[in-house]
Amino acid sequence: MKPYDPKVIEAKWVKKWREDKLFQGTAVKKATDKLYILYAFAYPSGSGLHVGHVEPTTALDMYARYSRMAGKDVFFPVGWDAFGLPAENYAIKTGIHPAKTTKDAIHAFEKQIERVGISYDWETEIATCHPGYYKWTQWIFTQLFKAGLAYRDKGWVNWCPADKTVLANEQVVEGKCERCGTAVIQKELEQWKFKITAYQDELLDDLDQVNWPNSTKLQQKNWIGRSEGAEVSFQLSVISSEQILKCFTTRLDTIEGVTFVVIAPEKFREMGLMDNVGASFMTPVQEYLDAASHKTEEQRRVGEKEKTGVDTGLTLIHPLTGEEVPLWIADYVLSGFGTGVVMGVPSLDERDSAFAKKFGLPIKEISLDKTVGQLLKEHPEVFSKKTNYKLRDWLISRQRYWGAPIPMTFCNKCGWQAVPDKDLPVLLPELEDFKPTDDGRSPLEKASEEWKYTICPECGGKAKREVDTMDTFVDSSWYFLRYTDARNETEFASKEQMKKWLPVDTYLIGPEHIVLHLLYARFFTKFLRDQGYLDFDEPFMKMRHQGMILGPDGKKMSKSKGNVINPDEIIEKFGADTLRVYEMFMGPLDADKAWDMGSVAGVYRFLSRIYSLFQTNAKGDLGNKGDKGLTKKLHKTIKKLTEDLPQMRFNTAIAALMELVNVWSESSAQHAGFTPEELEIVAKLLAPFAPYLAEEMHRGNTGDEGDKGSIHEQKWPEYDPILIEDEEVEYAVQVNGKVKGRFTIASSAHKDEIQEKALTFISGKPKKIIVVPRRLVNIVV
RNA sequence: GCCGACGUGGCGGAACUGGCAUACGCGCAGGACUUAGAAUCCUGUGGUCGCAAGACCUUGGAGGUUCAACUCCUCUCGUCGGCACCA
Repeated sequence: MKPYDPKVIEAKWVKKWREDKLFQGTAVKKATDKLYILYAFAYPSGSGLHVGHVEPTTALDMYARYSRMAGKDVFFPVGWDAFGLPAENYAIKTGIHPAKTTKDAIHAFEKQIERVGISYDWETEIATCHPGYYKWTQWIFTQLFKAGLAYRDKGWVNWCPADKTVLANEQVVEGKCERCGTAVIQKELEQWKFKITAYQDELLDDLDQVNWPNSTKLQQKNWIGRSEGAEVSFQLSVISSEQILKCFTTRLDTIEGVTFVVIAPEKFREMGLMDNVGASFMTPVQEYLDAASHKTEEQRRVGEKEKTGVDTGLTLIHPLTGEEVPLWIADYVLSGFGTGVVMGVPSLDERDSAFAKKFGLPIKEISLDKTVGQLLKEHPEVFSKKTNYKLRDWLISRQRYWGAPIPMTFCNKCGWQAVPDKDLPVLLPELEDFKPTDDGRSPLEKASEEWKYTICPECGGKAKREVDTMDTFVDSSWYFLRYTDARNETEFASKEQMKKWLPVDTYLIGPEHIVLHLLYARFFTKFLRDQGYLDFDEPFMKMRHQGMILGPDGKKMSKSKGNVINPDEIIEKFGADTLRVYEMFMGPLDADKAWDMGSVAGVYRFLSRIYSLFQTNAKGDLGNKGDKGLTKKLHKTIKKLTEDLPQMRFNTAIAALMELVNVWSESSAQHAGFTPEELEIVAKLLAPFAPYLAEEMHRGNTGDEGDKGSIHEQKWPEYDPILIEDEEVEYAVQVNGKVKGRFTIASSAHKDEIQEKALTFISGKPKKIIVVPRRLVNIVV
């Protein structure tokens, strides 16, 4: 008998599968019963495959392998979100071109993933840094520009002094750069933005169409932040001014209680209200405005404990009562949200109350006797219905090297022009110095004159290229479309190919992508649909999230904590099958789980036992005798796996397999076992989980001649519904809900018989008897 | 502050639609094999009391609904995640 040696077994089959191109070239195949399975676009980091990658990819691989065996046409592609800052930072530090480090990293990942036994279709592999890919990223940009959804906008933007790049508000985490952690400061720049807000209602409403976790939908909803309310017009009481301040409120019914109005510093400046400020207020107001303009969002947040503000000395006319209410400036009001003006109702709002108390503003108690509807109807000249959104347009310009160049040119005569389709892609020029310019402009500013200057497509004159590149979120907002037709040179993907596979049926992404990536990909889908390229509204029909794999200490894995588990080492020691089964056995897919080396060894033991039982059984030492009890367990296991696998409940499926092996082991000790046909079923059941071992069991002993083909191309077994029927059932007998005993009875037994038998456990007369078929009898006395 | 999750043995977890709580694995204890160890196999393993038969308790805590609650309801404590002067 051969010992279980995963190294030998796995090396043999990984080579065979590669030679046979198992599961390759699936995109062009017929898709009669299609299933598009997708794992989140991965960044090819230099540190290689992480156990945290193994979990979700293995989960989808098990699902894919099962689905193929169950007769589905499975499309399971892979690719790389290859542009990005880490490679660029590394290049700045070492001078090694990001294209090289990225390519090396991708090769390393490819090898590791193949070794884990992930059944990706590599023939549609893509990388966003490949010109054949970013040509279409640029093309989509030009389409958005032509549709008026890509536009220039000047304004205050988040500026990371370390990365020398602009960050979207949504990419600033706690006032710090999402990627490097440096405190973000404010800077004014001209940028390209995508008008995602054009789709805000649809992005909200279409969430009803998809099968996503509710908490994910809710987070998308909250991010878009639609709130129905009203706009209130306040007029400056200075006679010489016609200025109207509009403020948004969701509580128009509290209007009577307004005793002051607060305006954002930027808004105050923008409206030129300084001209109306009285002499005695000039100095403090000017000082406050100056201080506010130097504050970053981070500093404004720190000011949370103590609200600041300044009286402008100006008053506004209350639209309902005609009273004069003071206008204050405070930086807790943000100009980017709503109208940048807030009405203060200190009697009802806690924050307003705190502000009023601090600055001695009046507080007016009110009764809410008019509804919003009535107010809107009675005073249409000052109140109007308004819907406000939290969502802002998507700022995509980046002052970076390692990204797709924005395909735009600027001509003094014709302004901004999109690069014509025939001139795409605008190739990213080779540079030796990847740093931004000293004054913070894009690295591409340092490209050759030939690259930087071109001909204006409109007038034929001299035009300068845009030197900014695109946010990498742009690259990853359409990659799932490209997979269907990854080598197409004339379209981003043909309509036939997209119709065949899209939308994505099952998408697995980490919880970190719940808001931004999903929102952007959904926006692109809706835009391309409106341009006539797609015929569906939502890109990802069903979605699940994987949990985090924590270190053995229960904490997030990190180099500094020294709790990082390297998948290569696990494979070296126990094999890929053990790694796969262990990671799926740890717990439910969406939960965070801590690594446990002891349990890894337990899984290895489990697979070893299978291999040794298999060999004993296959040799015929058990006389190829069937075992009725074992057959029953086998069919029950088929049923359990057939239910668990489509739901991606791998931990309970593996537990069921372990139970089967325990029964098999007992049977083997009695010199009984599976018939050859049943043995083949066991290999099939094992195939999605431990693909190498299953293949070895299926065709390990056959030479090239008479090869039965791969286990992974076999049909998933069906259970016999009659075989799984038990002839006898055990009932628990409860008295007043507490278990007092149990009995066994024929499963065909009548209710009366069951009751009668249960009653022997008590003396006296019961008040009530409840019989739960096949489970228990509860006697109430 | 707001929103969303989640609390089950020593540990990871199971329990489907309200129906025997603790499946499966780890760990631990004892045993077999062995010169010894490793490996493997077998047995036991929620807690308390008890020689035992058994009794009582147990899903963060307190109540409630129900013949029956890990599951539903109310309150409460704790942990994690997301968002935030969002009007």
